[in-house]
Formats: sequence, C-alpha cells, structure tokens
Amino acid sequence: MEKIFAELNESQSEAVKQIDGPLLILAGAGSGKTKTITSRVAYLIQNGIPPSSILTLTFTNKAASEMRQRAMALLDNKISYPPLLCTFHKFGLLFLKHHMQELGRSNNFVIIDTDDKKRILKSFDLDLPVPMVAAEISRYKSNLISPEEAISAAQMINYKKIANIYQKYENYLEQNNLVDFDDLLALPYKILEQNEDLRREISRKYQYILVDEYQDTNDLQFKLLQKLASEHNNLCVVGDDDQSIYGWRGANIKNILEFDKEFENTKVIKLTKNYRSTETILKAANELIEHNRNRLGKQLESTKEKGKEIEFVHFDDETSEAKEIANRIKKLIDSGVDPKEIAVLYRINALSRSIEEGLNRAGVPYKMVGGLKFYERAEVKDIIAYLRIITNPHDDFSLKRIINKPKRGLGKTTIDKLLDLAYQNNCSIYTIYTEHKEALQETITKKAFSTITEFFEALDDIRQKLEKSSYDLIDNLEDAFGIRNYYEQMPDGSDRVLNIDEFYGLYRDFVIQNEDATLESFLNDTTLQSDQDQIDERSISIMSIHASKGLEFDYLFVIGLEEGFFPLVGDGCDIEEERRLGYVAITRAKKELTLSSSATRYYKGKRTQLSKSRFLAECGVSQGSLKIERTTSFKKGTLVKHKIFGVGRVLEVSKVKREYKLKINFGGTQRDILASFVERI
DNA sequence: TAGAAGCAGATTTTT
DNA sequence: TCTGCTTCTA
Repeated sequence: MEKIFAELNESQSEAVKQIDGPLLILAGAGSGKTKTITSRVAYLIQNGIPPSSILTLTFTNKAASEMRQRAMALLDNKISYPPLLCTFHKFGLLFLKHHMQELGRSNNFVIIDTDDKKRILKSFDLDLPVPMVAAEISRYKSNLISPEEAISAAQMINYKKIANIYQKYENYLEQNNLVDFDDLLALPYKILEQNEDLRREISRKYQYILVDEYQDTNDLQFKLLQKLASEHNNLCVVGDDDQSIYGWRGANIKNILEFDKEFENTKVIKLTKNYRSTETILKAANELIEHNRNRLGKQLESTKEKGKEIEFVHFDDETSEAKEIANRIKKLIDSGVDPKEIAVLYRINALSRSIEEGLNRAGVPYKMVGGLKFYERAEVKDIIAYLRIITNPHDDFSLKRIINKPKRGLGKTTIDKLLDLAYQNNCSIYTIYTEHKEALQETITKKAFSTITEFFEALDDIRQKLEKSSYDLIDNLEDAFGIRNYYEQMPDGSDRVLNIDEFYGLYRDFVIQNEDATLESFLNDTTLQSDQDQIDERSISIMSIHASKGLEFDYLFVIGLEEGFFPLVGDGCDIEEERRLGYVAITRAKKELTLSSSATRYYKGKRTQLSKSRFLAECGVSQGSLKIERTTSFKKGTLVKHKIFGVGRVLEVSKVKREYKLKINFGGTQRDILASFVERI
C-alpha cells in the first residue's frame, strides 16, 4: 500500500482513495493523470476488490497498455488475471463476441475500418461526397437514430438521400456480417437497452468503472457508461475540459462540463499541480485558456523554476521559417540535447512539408508522427483482404479489392459482370462460382473464367491447409499469389515490402503467442490497432497538435501561428476548441518553447498574406514576455513580385528596425521596398 | 485491360 | 502545388 501512495500528492491521494460513487477528476496537463488512475486501480485491488469487477476504459491502445503495465507494477502480489483495461471499442468487441446473438446476428463478424466504410459507400455510386455521407452515417449511429427514423425525419432532399444510403449501408453490413467502429459502441448499447436482465448483470459484474480522457467521449459513449454504471454509479472519470480537441469528431465537451449534473452526489477533485513545464510556459498556457468561457475553470500551478522566456520568431515566408527552425534544432542537437526531446508541432498537416524540407536541408533526421498508419497502408490492407477472403469466401468487399491484385487480367468489365450476377442471384460472388457455374461461363470470357477458377481453387486450397497449420498460412499465400513479389517490383516497392514483411511477422508472432486463436480474431484485433510507433532514437519528432496529445518534449517549436491557420477559421471551426488546441500545444513543452509565424504562406497552390495569430497576444505577447525577432529568406538575386511594380530582382537586403528593406530592380528601375510588400516567386 | 492524361479538391483523425 | 480519381486511348 505504501508503494501506491509514496509518490502521490494530496489531491492525487484523495482521488485514489475515493472509491465509491461518481467521481470526476479534473486533471490538468502534466498533473500526473496516468499515475492517479493506475494508482487507483492498484488501490482497488489491494483493498480486496476482485480485479474482474474493475473496468478501465481508454481511447487508445497505447494508453491502455501503458496503464496496464503501470498499474500492475504497483501491486505487491501478482494477481492471476488482470482487470479489464482496454479501449472503448475493444470492450465493445468483447461484449459483442458474447452477446451478438441478442440481435439475431452471428458473432463471427468482421470489423471494418473507416477506409473500408468509405469504399463500401463508394461502391453505391453516390452523387454526394462520400466523406460527408460517411460522417453523417456516423452521426446517426452515435445518436442511436435508426435508418427508418432517419428516413422519416429527413426534410431536405439531400438528407432524404443520405438516410436512404444509410439504410442501404446498414443492410450491406448485416448481409456481409460486418461491423464498423460506431457499431462497436452502438450495438452493445442497443443490446443493453433491450435486455434489462443483461444490463443488470453486466453492470453488477463491473462494480468499479474508470474512464480516461473523459472530455473526448461522445454521446454514445456517455450513454453506454450510464448503462454500465446503472446498478452502482461507481464511475470515476478523468479528464481535462481544457484539452477537449475532438469536438469536430463528435466528442461532446458537455459530458465533462455537466458530469456532476448527470450523476448525483459527484465528488470533484482537481489536479492542478503541474510537474511538466516551467513557470513561464504554464503562465502562457493559463493566460491563453482563460479567454475561453465554456470551461470549468482551473489554473495550473507550477512546481518548476521560472525557466527561459518563450521566444516568438516572425518570418517573411515558410522557407525562412523552416530554415531558421531547422538551424536552431541543429544547434540544440550539437550542444548535446537528445533529439527525442525535440518536437515541431503544427495545426494542419500541410505545414509539415516546408518544415520537412528545412530539416532535410539542415541534415536533421526527423520522424513524422501520425501520417499514414501501418494498417492503413495499401499493401497491408491488400494482405488483410486476402486473409479475410480466406476466413470468409463470401466477403465480396475484400474480394473486390484483391481480385486483380497482383494483375491477373480481371478488369473492370469482368468484375462488374460478377457483381451483377451476384446481385441478381442475391448471393456472393463465391456462391456464383460454386453454384451457378453455367451462368458464370456464359457471362464472362473464357479466359476470365479460367482465371477465376484458378483463383478460387488456390484460395480453397489455402483454406484447407489452414485447418492443419496456422503457421504456414503466409508461405502458402505467397506461394499461391506472390503478393510480396508483386510489390517488390513496383518503383517505390522497397518500403512496401518492408511493411509486408512486418505484417507477416506480426501474424507469425500472433500464431505463436495464441495457440488456439483463429485467423478471424487476429483480423479483428488488427483492425482495432492503430500505429505501432517505433520511435527512432536519433530523430526529432514532427506532428500535428492533435497527434501530440499526451506527449511531452523538453524543447518545443510550434509553427504557423497565423490567423486563418491557427486558429483555423471557417466551416465547423470553433474558436474555443482552437484555443484548447493552443493550450494542448503549449503544455507539451517542458523547458523551452518557441513560437513562430510567417507573413505569407504557400497553400493550396496560392501564396496568401497572413496576420499574426490572436493567440500570441492572448498568451502574453502584448506584455512583452516574448522576444520578437524577424528573419527573412530574401537575398541578393531573389526573384520577387510586387502588386504594382510587377516582377523584379532583389539587389540588396538591409534591416530597418524589425523590418527588412529590399532594393529591387524592376525592369531597370530601382526601388526600395519593405519585404512584406513583395512575394517570392 | 492497362497505362497516360486531364481534372477537382485539399483541417484536425484516439477506434 | 500535389494527390487521387475519372476518362481517354493503344
């Protein structure tokens, strides 16, 4: 027990000991949130509460595994089985595996990811943008609106259309026994809603429920939690309303703001001691977030020294910004700073390119966090599609993906004919092949028929062999289809082959570690898995602010502080959420923070003039706590364009106060012009 | 059927 | 400017 409390402060200890009833822990950035939750789990177990009645829910696999490790490390005695500590979606998956039959559906469903979902919608030949329809369907599901309800409620023509597509999509999922990410939450809720006894049983099973990052929960997650906690209300949620940055994805900040209204007798504990950043950095963060009105209100208190002033650097364009930041990073590394402790953050991914170029030029190795995830890569998804066909030959969705990959001469025409036949007979393409051979022979060319026969025979063969040995599956697959070889021969093949090998390795590990697990369970697990980050020891990190959540760095650069970029403005933008993003960004910094902006930026094929972000003033730039510096990438010989004088060449660059003055030759006439009035071309 | 050329669209993205 | 998708042509 001492081990648990040894490193906790007063409010952290209080939060750990408060075991019964609803508890809201408002944990500011860097206030020891993970430590508090894991200590609480350990404390519950040490107090004799059976691990099986404790449920901890997180949003990411990474958070779940980190917490599991830390909680177990705190226990004096090893326990035979650990408490369930997983993501919301994984919990949904486990639940559905046991209770799917309540909905009259089989439990050997396959989980599809967002990309799969969009492909399905695309195959419907919509006259509306697929991402928009996908988002609307997700919204319906998160609000527990059935397709029928959506159809009858729709007023505008486009919503009628969307509601009908929604219905078609749901039918498609049911027919193919697929489950999307929303279903992993919505279906368990439906089951608990319609079955009182089960609801009671499940709620009693999980006597103590903990939720991490509660500010990111959506309406559906909230409702699911209500059901799970309905028998006891022992619900402990941990979060920070100031770090709610996923509103655009359906997260509802009201869940945390009004938690104490939803659950009677809620105890609220604030963790405000920050163990991460210097006093100066915290002051800026506090000042910025105070401009928000919609918040519970808390001030982070520093436990560290004042530290260095925050630096603000202003540039003429993104090239000089990238160059200067790369140079500063290089200096830090040369002076012995561990590259792992350096990061560059930006609001939108489009800004990564300039900074990448700058780092490349300066010879600074970097790693981009986020970006395309391992399991989202085309080559990995292709292999997954093959594996899915092997578990379920009727999976037309996966079949379509790989029927001509590697190229075997089955083009659009043939595939369309196959789909037509399947549609007419209301069955899968595989069934056409097995039970309607004559019709198939009549419809497609001889060559296509023999190719398809060969293709399905090879798959059948692999499926049979799989029953004997799981381990040889990969070799059999490669022998039959040569997918690796196909990618190897592509111009950018080397990376792809690495990914394929990595994936094969993951499969083999899985088979070794889970002797009697099925291929199907492997597939469902991988769909729920996000990136396996292997952080390169010698690299600095660059990433979006969203991707930086939960991370911390000694030396932090936040670029692109311009109105329009950060805060981003326009459709669906919420200035308070933008400000929270600013708060998240600033509070990632431990020792030194550098902010930068550029007077112009090249974006979507145009160079735009920009003014400095309001956030600079809001976090203290007006009080002179920031050092302002200006650099330029204009030099002798640069070609520039002026709105009135047209194109010219720079003859001379000089500095006047904080501005740069250029002597420019416009077709024989020399003029002195301030750098901010011309654009590089 | 497969590669080439032409054209729209481009925030953030835990599962 | 760059990417990904549709349309065009051999």
